[in-house]
Amino acid sequence: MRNAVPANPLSEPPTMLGRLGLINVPKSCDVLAARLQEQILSGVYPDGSALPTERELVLGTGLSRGSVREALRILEAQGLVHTRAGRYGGSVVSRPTDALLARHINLFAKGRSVPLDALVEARQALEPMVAYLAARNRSDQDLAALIAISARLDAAARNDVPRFLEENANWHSALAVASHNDLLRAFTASISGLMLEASRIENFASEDVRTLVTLAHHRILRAIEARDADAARRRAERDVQAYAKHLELAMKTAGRQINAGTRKDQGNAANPSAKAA
Amino acid sequence: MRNAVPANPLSEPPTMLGRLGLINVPKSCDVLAARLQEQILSGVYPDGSALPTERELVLGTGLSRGSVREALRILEAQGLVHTRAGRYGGSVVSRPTDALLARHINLFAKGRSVPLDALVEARQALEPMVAYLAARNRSDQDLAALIAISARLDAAARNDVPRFLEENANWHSALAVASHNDLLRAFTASISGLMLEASRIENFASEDVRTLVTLAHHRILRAIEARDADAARRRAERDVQAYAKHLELAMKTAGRQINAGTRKDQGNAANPSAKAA
DNA sequence: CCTTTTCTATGGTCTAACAATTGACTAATT
DNA sequence: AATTAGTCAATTGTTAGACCATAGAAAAGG
Repeated sequence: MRNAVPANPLSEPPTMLGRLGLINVPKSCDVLAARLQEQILSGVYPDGSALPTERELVLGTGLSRGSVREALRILEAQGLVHTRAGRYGGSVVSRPTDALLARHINLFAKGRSVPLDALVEARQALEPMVAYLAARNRSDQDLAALIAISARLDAAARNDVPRFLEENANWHSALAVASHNDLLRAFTASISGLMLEASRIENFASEDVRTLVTLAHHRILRAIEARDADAARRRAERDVQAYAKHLELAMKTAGRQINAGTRKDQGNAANPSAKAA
Repeated sequence: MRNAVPANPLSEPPTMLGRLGLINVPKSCDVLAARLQEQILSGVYPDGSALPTERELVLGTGLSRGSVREALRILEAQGLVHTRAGRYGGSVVSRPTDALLARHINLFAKGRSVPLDALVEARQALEPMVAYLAARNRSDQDLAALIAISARLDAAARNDVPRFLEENANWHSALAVASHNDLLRAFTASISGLMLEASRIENFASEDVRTLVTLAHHRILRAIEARDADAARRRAERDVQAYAKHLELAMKTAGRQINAGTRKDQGNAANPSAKAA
């Protein structure tokens, strides 16, 4: 069935068939999802407004309810709508949250087994600018949050390593919040979470690393308090570089690569979905 | 029906109910999607392997086919599987692509109306590190690609502004490819695309900006050619800052804010329903 | 005025069926 | 023998209809 009309003397030679390119027949739910997405982004359905009900969409599109629902699941996975059951429920347009973007970045990093080096490099890139912006844009509330976290971090640095790691991630996230840059905030939150996971497992958080980090955060915090953006950037640059060197050394002695996607715990307690593999 | 057993003398006072927190009843498709996601990320279904067929999943989970399909649409939106119809078809595990992560970042930026400032700041953060890594990690092929794009960029700088903008975005993306850091590559690709969109509409690409950009790229390119990572970083830092200043000035004279989510063109030529490539 | 009940539109889920797709296999033709 | 066309079977794509669960509004009752 390569040629639709084989007997036709006008049927094209193969060279002309090459011009057609591959025809991709989209699924109906993808088409609907794309249209709704376009309408949401172009402002037809502003943030907070309600999409038509599923049954209205069925009438409006001619598709079945199943296809409509699949389209809504796609939009939900993209963070563009939230759906609630019950009367006066339905799909409400929402803006993607930091947490959702962070999840997608995590999926990317884990799915691709991005090496820890790459995470550290990304942090090296982001942190100085984040610190710079935080010093410039911080509110008093941001500063208070950073000081509070810093105190908890100091307290945990001595003997509570897991707590230390977690508060460290919080510190970086709070710094990104203070930068008042949505994009950098989401990037930083995601990378902090990934590095937290990695460091929980690999425990490169020796005593001297912990004091190094603590001091570094104090230096940056002072610059942010004084709203000295350039100083904040310089200190962040220096610290993140020192940390990278430390890590490089630790990994060289460990002699192996560490990835974002840790494939360790196989023992999943609940396994009701056991099926023919 | 606040209390399930109203007549029961043991029914708890409201103070104890407060400890329970809100109970979130998940949808069956979300549960299945989460389980499959976990199994994919933990290596039960490696990249390239086939998930059970829809009907097998129906048998294995006790859910209906509709719920199973909704779960698969979620995984597809996350880039973790691709589904093909026909015999020997089915859902195959895949790693999220750059393009998909870039789309999610775009949705975030547009959905939140991230201001152009924030994009520029993000680029300022990323570009120096990207240039540094590109100089350190580039292959000969990466260099050739950069040189080719640079030539096209020069040719377009004189009179073909749209072409210039597009090749400029390509240049940044190619630089990120040369960095050999997946995360920075995806971030950069997304930001380049967003800035391309914004600059297409706002046309801040005056003659002197174009020559500025052209010269900057040449300087960085020479450093990358020589594998001088520190020089590449310094030059990228300087150039991106000059560009930011230029833009700040242009926006001050324009006297308004520019967002990533431009709600202008209703008839967009570029097909938004273009799926995973 | 407050509480309780009832109502009902909405999403959530299931079943059943058929259509469309697609790769492998088989037969016919050259 | 090689190519072409046809057939088959397993899988996703899509639809239709039904019923359940939910939750807010409105009515009824105190």
